[in-house]
Amino acid sequence: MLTLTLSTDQPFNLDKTLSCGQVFRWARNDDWWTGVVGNRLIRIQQDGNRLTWDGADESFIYDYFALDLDLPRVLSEIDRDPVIHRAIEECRGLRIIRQPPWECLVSYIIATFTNIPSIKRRITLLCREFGNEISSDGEPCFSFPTREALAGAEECQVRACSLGYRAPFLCHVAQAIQANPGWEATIHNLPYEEARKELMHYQGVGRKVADCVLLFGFGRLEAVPVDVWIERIIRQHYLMSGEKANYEYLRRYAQDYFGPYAGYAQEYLFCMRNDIAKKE
DNA sequence: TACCAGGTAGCTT
DNA sequence: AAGCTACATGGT
Repeated sequence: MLTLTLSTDQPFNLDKTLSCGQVFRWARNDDWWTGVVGNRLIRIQQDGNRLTWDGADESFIYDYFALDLDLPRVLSEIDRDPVIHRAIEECRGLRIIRQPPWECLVSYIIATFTNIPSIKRRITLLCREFGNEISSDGEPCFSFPTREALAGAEECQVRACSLGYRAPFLCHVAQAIQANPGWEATIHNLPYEEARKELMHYQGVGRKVADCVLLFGFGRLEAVPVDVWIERIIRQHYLMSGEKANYEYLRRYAQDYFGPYAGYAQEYLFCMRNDIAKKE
């Protein structure tokens, strides 16, 4: 068991960070969160400013949860109106996790046109089918499928993980990535707009998934994924009623309005969606 | 039963 | 370029 004492001027809220919907492989039992990242099975708990965990070394935890990021500065940058201000007050300490790009890409392709409980269920099925077992005590746990495992999978077997029409997309993406091992470096080295276009060449990756992968997998904190909730929030709280706005308009609006850390504003607003977005 | 969910691909205008 | 629509599945 390892521990880490968080500095008091760098807020971190483990519960908000793991429950806000950015990651899909963590579950909470009592005070402990259990999750799988890469080949690591991690158990972690927060008690005030003390973090206790096992399954990973300190440098991994520090980087995964972006504890090196100056969060107060980020939050003061995006704190531009009462709506986002309330989200900041409510969710302070939520940090955008640095997800492994491959896992992030596959996860957010699976996350299209569905709901969060279904996403979690489907990813669990996919890992059980194509991942490696990494623990036998208690209930079995499986690592995320590698590119090779998924590239070699039969489409019907992928489809059997309740993935529906997404199955061929996943097979296609796995094969394309396997054939292009340098994809991560390519994306890393491209400016935002071009990186986005590059990602959108993959089947199943449109504007929204590309923005999710850039934000959650490549640390592009200016990326603003616009899902149905963020669209409602922007329309209801930031635009004139009836103002014409497609995806690109909404995304650019948020980026211009919130600035270089607009992705953080997006995630704080998403976390508050049930309180500030009225359906209809 | 009908509607909705962290949208995308492919087609039409 | 911008606007439609089918799409698999499960939850409410």
